[in-house]
Amino acid sequence: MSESTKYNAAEVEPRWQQVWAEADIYRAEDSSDKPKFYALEMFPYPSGRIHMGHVRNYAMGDVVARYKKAQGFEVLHPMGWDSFGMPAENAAIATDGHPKDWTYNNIDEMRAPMQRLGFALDWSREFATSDVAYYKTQQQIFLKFWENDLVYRKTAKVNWDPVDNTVLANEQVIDGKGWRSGATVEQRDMDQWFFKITNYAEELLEGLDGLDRWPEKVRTMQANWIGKSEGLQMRFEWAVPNGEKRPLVENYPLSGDVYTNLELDWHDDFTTALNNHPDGIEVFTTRPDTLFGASFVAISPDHPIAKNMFETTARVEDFILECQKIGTSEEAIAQAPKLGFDTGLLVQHPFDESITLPVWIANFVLMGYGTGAVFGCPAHDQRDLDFARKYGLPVTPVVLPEGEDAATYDVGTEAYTGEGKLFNSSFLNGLNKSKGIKTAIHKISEMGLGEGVTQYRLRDWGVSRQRYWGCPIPVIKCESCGSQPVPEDQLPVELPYDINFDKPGNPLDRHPTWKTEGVTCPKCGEAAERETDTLDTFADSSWYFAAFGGSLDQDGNLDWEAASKWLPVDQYVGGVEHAVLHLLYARFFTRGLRDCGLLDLPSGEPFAGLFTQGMVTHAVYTDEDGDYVLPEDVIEDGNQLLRIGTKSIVTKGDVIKMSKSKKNVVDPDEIIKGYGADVARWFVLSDSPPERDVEWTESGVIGAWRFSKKVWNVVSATTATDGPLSVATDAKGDALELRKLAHRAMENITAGIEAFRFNTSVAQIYELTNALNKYKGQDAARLEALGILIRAIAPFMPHLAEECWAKLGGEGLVYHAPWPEVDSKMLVDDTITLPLQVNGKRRGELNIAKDLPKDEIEKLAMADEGVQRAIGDGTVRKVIIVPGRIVNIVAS
RNA sequence: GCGGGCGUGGUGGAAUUGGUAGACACGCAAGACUUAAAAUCUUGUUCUGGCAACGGAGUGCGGGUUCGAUUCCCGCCGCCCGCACCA
Repeated sequence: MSESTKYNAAEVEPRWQQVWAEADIYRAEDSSDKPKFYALEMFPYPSGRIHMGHVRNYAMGDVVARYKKAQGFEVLHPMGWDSFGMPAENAAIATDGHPKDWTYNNIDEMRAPMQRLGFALDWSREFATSDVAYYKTQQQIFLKFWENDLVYRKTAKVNWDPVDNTVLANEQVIDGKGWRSGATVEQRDMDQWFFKITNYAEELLEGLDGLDRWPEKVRTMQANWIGKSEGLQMRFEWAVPNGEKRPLVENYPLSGDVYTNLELDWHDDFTTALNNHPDGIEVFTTRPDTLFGASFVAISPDHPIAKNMFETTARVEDFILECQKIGTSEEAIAQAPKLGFDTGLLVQHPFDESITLPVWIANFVLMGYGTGAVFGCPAHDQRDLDFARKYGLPVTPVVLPEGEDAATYDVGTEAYTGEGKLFNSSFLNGLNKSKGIKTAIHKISEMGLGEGVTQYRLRDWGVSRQRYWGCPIPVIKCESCGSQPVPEDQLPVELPYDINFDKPGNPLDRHPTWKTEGVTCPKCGEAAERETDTLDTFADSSWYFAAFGGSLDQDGNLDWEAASKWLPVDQYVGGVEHAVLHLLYARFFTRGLRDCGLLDLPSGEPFAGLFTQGMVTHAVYTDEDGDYVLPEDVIEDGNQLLRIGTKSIVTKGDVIKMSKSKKNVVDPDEIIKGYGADVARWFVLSDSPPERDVEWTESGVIGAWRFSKKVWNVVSATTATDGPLSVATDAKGDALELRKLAHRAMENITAGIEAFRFNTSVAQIYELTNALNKYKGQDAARLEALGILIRAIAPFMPHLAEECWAKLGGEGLVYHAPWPEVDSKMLVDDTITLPLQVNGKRRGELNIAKDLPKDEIEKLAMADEGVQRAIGDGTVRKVIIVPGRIVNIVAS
């Protein structure tokens, strides 16, 4: 083969990319008559480099986008940048630069390699979330949400880093210390803005049922996150004292210390509690059936009653401070030993006047869930049991498991939470769990002490961040009028460029003029201050898909009608790490936008189909000094690995997600240079199922590269010239076999793409290519099969497909070519191979006519040599013939 | 602790209404071409006995249902992921 006919990706790929760009073929038309298809991948953060994870993510979306285009859909497949966030600020601090310059330089650096990958993207709709036009629109949305009662302000606990002077997200707190400063993080109450996502708790939960093209896993995670539970909210009224002090539990361990001789002024505490909370203590429970097993009431250290006592009683203060020392990480809290403090207060049991229950402050009760107070039923709740055993509180079983005797039944160290008959429970005796719950709720309601309620674990979304590089919250704070929305005509509230990071904290807060100069209260006109907090960047990614649909321009114009037309996204592709936060926030946002009248999207669902792809992994290499070595710096020398340069022996370690810190990364741009974009794309889709991780290996890439050459060679070896849309209707013999194979392969390729099982489509493409490689004829059947092959490959390797299409004399671009139609007549064979089993083991096979009658089949089967040998002296008991499938002979 | 998922050759993985287990690829081995290498092509490759013909075993382990189970049911074991004192 001469040089000129070799496939040269480095020359071919840029050439076609230019053709595509000049013809503007990826522009999506809002007004098209065709059915719409919106394909979207989670947009990237502009870190400065694209990595293999991006390649895999966008390659998957691109397969779907191109496939749907070939099927006649008007496809929207856009790209943009999730460009606000902390890394830009950190980089600015580290390099003495500016977050904005850093961000936009990175975007420019990433766009080019992304375009070299040849994705079918409509770049005309590109934007970055840090564009003024984008965050101006986001400020409008914030104000709309405010108008519609979806935004509010309240004081809430936050993680405060006292060195960096900023709030940290939970993920940024590592072992109770700030991830950057290393300082011990404090819990601090701060004024924060919140989005009322809890308004939609029920709708967000119910909506999950309709998302049948979402992974089960993600739906379950969201359902758990929303955490609906039904139960009873009721109050325990104070047990009025008779002037006598109740004996307190005197000796109890508190982090190793033993406190004795408590000197609580019980009476003062009681008076305070009674005055501030005259009705008693509200609790929430899902097990009101176990009320007769209650032996105490526990309140959170953050409960208002505990806080009152914190003010008045030194011992309570000690205790609460002790609780706070445990740390803030969820895991630390979950594993912390149970701590309790007996307040001396008493409440009345609702069903039995003679019973009073002590009120404890307990560290395992969370203020953020329910009412921040519970009743403890040790026999039937593990936490309550641990607590009761530690502090010597009574344990009264009230649910009798089947087979146990009421007289002798006792829980040991394991609380019983299962089904059973109620006992020791007065009017509830004999009822089962659900009946008992209903009856107890009914009774409490009758008594006016409470009612059945539904609780959610989901909390409102705190969105205030003390950060510069984010969307400014469009609010003016006035001393006399409070927080006021920035008037519409004053938007955008633009970020000032002249800031500095020489001190920790938020540069907006100490900017010489931005906060106050010319800022007046929109209501009273007096001098006022800007809100200096910016919005959580998760807000940015909660509606960007609508901005693509509505073609947001640089003046901030957004066509909400067009956005409504494109939504929902038909196929969304991204990492499973966003299963809860991003994907839940976006579902909230679209509902908010709908209810504010901006989006016409009755379901409120932004993503009709979701696919969560696996990661790209690579082995980690370490040299003799224990330093990580880049894969490209490792060479094979005999049976050992060496580091280029130092010749240090290299050890191959675990195969894990590519990460810069472990240096187990391969730069996509280097692969594009060495093998071409098509090869990179093909490889990340070829071997592993899309939802699983794929290991990047040199040999795998070379395999993909060989395959691309093979396709080109098959095309180059073709001299027939009728074009790739040929149909060989009168093919016979080998030609007919090739046709059948091509159509069967096509059937499976389509099914693979539809089911997001690209690896199986790839296998079918291999098979078809191998068959074509062997096929010697230069006829219509060859051309037909080639036409099918090239169009099937086009979504995966578009450059190679375009080049082959042109070489075969295809009209126009393969991008515009229709998806191959499968001729169903080609899928059925006249003769079939029928496996023969004896007692379920394969003993032979039969080549017979497809519609041979059963009795004929049985005769032939019984005559088979292998079958006879297997039966031997045995007697045939039964012959099972499944037409077209199998024959099984039962013999003994 | 709760929830979800997964266990198939040397490796990645096929076999989605219970019907030939191992498609396709990687790797490996042998051969062809070549002075040689690379590239390419051909053949073989679950384990095991056998020169072969032909057998035996086999989808994490143990049971069950069935003419027939990777697939369905029960009980274990192991790994991964998510949530985690949510009352």
